[in-house]
Amino acid sequence: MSTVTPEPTPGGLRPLNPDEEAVARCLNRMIYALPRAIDADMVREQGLPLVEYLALMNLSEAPGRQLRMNELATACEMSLSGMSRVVQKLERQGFIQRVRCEEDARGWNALLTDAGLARLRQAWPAHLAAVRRHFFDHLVGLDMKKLAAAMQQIAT
Amino acid sequence: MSTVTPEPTPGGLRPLNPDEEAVARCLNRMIYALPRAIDADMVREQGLPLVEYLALMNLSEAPGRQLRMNELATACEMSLSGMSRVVQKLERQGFIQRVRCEEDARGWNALLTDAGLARLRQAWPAHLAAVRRHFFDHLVGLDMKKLAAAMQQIAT
DNA sequence: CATCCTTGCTTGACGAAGCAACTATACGGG
DNA sequence: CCCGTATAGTTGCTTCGTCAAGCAAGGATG
Repeated sequence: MSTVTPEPTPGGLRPLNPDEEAVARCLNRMIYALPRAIDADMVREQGLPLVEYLALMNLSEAPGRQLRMNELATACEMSLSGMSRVVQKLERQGFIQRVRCEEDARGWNALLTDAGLARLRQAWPAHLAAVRRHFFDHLVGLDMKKLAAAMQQIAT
Repeated sequence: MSTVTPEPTPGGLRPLNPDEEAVARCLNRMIYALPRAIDADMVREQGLPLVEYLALMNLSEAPGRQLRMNELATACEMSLSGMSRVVQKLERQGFIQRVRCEEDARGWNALLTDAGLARLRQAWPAHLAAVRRHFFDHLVGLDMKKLAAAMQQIAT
């Protein structure tokens, strides 16, 4: 942006200071590189894409091991239609079962099967390793408490 | 992951401590939400997808405002084929011109046109605002220098 | 209880991005 | 100088994810 920065800042937008600037540059790269790297590791080592892993994970933590499609989609940061397709795929593999929602017959619950839980347990170390390798291992010297607070905000 | 964590940790993999755990949870969400949010803002406010913005930005910083396809793809964290199509699109809009590489006739340089530079200048406040809104505004209390160092590592 | 609107989810169509196959050029060894 | 191999980029095909339309069920209003 150096060829652009000299422009007068429009709209009263405070420009980034040098440190923020450096962070922003990395952010641009990280935004694309990180999800791909973690997903690629999961696929290579476990044949389980990251979205599918996250779906299983979220279900495993839900009461009764089940969630409405809606909630699952939100938890996985996905559109409802996208999640619908992911669940179809996981159902075909036997990791999820779809059951009608009792309180509202329009709704469906995605229910984690025993096979799905087993799959999650099998895949979990690979995910942990990938997240360590691509993320935590580089965070030396950072205050984890503050970082956790900041990231909680970002993810909202 | 609470239903899974009690499992014995395989492969001598150190589990995450509670703070790391919290960070990891947010990371999972952030990985998907952040790029989509920033891209959506750019498209809404400027009609310019984030990848295209980054392509223009990287070119603007390159010597002679040009880069080999290869280098541009790497800079944007994209595959060569993907970048090929992005450049085609930007060329059709007149923001980029493709010129044969002088040292190597197999190669092509993507050259940022004056129109492209103008487009970049027009779009960058939106990008800055989006990055602020979705990222920096939540980073209160974090050491930017340390964060920059950490993120530089991650992006490698 | 008939009608109308809303809501939850699925499906069709489409765009974006990757891989693999292809084309064109470069370069090294006979 | 010619051939085989390596490299730069593009294109065909597939996959994935979104939006918009459709369908089925709930809920309100007369």
